[in-house]
Amino acid sequence: MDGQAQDEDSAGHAGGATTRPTHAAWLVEHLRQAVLDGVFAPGSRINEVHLSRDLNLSRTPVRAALQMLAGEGLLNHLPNRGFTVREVRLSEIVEAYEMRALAEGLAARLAAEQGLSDATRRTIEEALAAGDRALSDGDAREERRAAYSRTNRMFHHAILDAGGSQLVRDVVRLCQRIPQASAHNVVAFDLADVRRRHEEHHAIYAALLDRDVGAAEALMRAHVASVELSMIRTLSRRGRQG
Amino acid sequence: MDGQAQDEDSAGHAGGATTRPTHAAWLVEHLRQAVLDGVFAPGSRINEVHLSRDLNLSRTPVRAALQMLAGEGLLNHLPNRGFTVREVRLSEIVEAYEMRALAEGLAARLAAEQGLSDATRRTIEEALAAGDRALSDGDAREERRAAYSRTNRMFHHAILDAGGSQLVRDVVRLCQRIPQASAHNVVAFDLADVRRRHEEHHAIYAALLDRDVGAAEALMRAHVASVELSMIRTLSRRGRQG
DNA sequence: AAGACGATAGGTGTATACATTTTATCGCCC
DNA sequence: GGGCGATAAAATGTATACACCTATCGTCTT
Repeated sequence: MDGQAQDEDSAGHAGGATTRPTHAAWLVEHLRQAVLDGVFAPGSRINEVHLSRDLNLSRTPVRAALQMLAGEGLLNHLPNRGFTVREVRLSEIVEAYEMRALAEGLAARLAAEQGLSDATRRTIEEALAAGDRALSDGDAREERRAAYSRTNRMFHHAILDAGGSQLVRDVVRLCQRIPQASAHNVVAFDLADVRRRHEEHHAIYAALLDRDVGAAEALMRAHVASVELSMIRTLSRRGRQG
Repeated sequence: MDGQAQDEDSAGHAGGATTRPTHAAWLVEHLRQAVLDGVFAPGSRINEVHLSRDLNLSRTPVRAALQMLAGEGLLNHLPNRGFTVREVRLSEIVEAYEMRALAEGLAARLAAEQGLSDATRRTIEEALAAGDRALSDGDAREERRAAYSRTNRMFHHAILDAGGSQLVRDVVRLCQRIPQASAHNVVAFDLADVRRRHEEHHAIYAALLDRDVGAAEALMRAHVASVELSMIRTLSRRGRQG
């Protein structure tokens, strides 16, 4: 749901005439989301002809998109046998969170080292305030969840940007790109857990303001690890029930 | 240098009839290495027509390769403006090492948790023995460096495989894929440093055998960080001299 | 002379045609 | 009835054609 900056358009850099994305670029977004949402069975082959017909396009832009996704690692490619959806063991989902905890921790450390720009500060404060509101209001659960999900993304995104490292951003992207494990499908945690983690957001922000490098990294690591825990609980509960 | 398993051929999985790679797949390897070696100027546009002519191919396989590399993040793509070589700030090289230290540390931890298979044990012991030989022999410097470089790769690769996480491997790949910073061009360290790091290899292996999870992770992190230090020294020395 | 406008050449995006390889089908033999 | 091989169907890899976009250069206007 963040559109991803593989083609430098989607993220509208404020200003003016963003060139209209090409068919292939649009398809990359579309297909990536489809794979992450588990629309295609893991390991299944993707038929270029069928896909092209369904989309009213020729094979050329479809292949272009598939090739990019293969480069991202979401699809595998075998010569003369086309593209298949990457299969992912359950353990990889856990490992992804551990890796992500390290990566986001590093981002927090870098952000603390460099200090936050005014713009970043505003963004984070906005995210925190929106989170406060979303969690205090007593309204509908689903709506609240969606609202908080947005502020959560905003917070993490802001810190990744503040860290400034393209590489770290790429790593986090990689960790979130596990087929069939799109956070959307899984994040339905206890309200108490969400509240606690929101408090952690506040603590992380405080550490960043203090330029407390060690605390920023440690807190962020623990924070993501806590998300991992909730995730594991949810997964195993589902596993038991079917 | 490691061929990279984006198309699942290159890495010969032991056994039998590996299907001959397609032109595009071969091009991916070729162009990736070219970009990493800095053959193309950073930020420069890549002209599909010229490249096709030089390679005696049509634009189709060339584009296929470029799209995959764009997916990997080595190239950027702008609609109607084609592919450009990703530019990388110097700070990113450092960040790449920090990220890699965390990733390989995680791999070591996972390997320690799971324990080493007999095959892995053999591979690592072979790498360590070969390293011992390469560092004790008194022969030509360049040859020794190349020999040790191989054993070094073998060691790290074995542990990544032992960790078993595709994701962690991908992250390490990502960290090594910094255009113009191919390790090859830079690794020319003091013999004393290399000897010390080889000792660290031994220590890491011992921790893995002990199933000492914490030590394995910590030692590996420190080990990669030490490489980072040597790298920084080399870079700044070069920076000073020209 | 500086800047706006338009023509033109070059480059990319997409469609289509064809070659090669893989996969499925059918018939045959055991 | 089941396995094996030839053949046909389908799918992928590559080449080529063309439409559209971009960029550059020259011209014209002010």
